Amino acid sequence: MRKSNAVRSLYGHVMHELGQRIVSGKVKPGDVLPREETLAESLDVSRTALREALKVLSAKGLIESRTGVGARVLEEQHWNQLDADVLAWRCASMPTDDFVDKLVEMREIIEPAAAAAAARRRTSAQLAQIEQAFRAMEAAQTLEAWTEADLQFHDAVLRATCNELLQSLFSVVESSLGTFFTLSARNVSDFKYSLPHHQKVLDAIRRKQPEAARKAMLTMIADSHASLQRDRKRKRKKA
Amino acid sequence: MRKSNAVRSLYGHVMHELGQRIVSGKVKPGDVLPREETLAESLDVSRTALREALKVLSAKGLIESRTGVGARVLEEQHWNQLDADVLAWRCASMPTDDFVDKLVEMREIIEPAAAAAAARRRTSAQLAQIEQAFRAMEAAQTLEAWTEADLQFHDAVLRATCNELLQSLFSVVESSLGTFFTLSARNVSDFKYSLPHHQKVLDAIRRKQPEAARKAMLTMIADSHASLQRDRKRKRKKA
DNA sequence: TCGAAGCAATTGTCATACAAATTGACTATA
DNA sequence: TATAGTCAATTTGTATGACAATTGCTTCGA
Repeated sequence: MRKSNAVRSLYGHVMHELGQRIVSGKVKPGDVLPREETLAESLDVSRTALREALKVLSAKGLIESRTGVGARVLEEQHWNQLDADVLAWRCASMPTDDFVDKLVEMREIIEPAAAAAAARRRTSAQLAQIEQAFRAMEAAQTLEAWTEADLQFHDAVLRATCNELLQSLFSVVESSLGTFFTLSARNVSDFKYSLPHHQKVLDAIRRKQPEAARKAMLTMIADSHASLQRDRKRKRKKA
Repeated sequence: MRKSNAVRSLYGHVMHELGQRIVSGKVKPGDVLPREETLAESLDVSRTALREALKVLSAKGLIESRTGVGARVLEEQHWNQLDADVLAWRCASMPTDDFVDKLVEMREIIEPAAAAAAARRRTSAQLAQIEQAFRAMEAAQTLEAWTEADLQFHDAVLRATCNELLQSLFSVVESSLGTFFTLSARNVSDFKYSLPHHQKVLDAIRRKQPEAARKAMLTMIADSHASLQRDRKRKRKKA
């Protein structure tokens, strides 16, 4: 969905590497990173590139650099938890039940309210975008096409709220759905059972019925959460 | 509340300056910034410092640098709207009614849900922190002491949810309350009328009554929103 | 008219040097 | 001995200059 800035640039690779080390817990809050010259050498980049990576990590609240002391890893409470990179790193390294539950809680707070707001304020163009995403979900033949369309559906709903602050929370939905798909490795038909839920949300937004939209969205999320928890029990039985 | 990293460092000043230019609309999405060498000279810093500022702005989604082309200002939809700096810049440059309403909408979504979650899961230590903030509000003699205590109250509630993703939304509350205080220039006693509201939230969380906590928090926010709108009308009459 | 090669402009990366801040040890002094 | 002050070592902060890599435009040729 989004262009990962770590794909191309050198500094991006460094940021990604260090970010993952921190978020995954390889280096813990309170730890001090090696001095820049050493770290740059061990990562095989110049000090310039390393410093740009450190600056961005500092902006994300993961570290704090102080002259004469070094770069210290900050406590988790300072982390920019809603940052798309930080979320992605957490999902990649620790999709524990606990964290997934927190993601779901966020969705249960955000998305029903967003659906209600969308039902109130959506323009016809915004409605069209939601409908387009829905049709793409109907037509999806592969799991990839489905996830893509699913994300577009939820993004379109957030955009239809006409509140860009709400829209910025899309990163949470993205991470949540992403881990959901990886945790429960199934095929397309298994997912299409949620089409009726999406249909209800779409209809309510089309008819401008806020409360119906809120309810439908909440049901959808609760439902997918429940199915995820069933999967957990199944896995535990196996183990 | 938070240490502004722009106070000390040189690169911080540059980031702040450029960030404000973008968010305030001095340079618009689609515009291309002057080349780094020129821009560095006009800001009276080295290219090194400028580049570190640009990297951070890029991480906040405000610009995108491309080799051979330059740094282009991105559309608002790409901005990291929940980033504390971006919020602060928006509040500083355009506390329009429209934007304040969006902030309030966010609070109405986040905080009642957070209060409910806190009522369910708070530890006794977390409850103590909320109580401490409440007592500080009672004892506040100056407007500064009041705002400080008020922020601590809402922060403590978010922390008591035991969901660090929710806690990261504190920047929204901070910005919202901040603009609220600047828009309605009053004295302490004018604010203390909201003490009973806070009391109700505190009591509900203490007694572990989620729905009561949700309701009390929603009432509090709606109430302060209403008083803000009264102020608006008054101002328009004057003008 | 169209395509390819070359050219100019700009960011990306590197290396080096020095300034500024912090820490801790050492020393002088009461 | 205790204490304040000074100094030196360490590390990040900033500046400078150089070159590589990429992009967009121009120009030349078929």
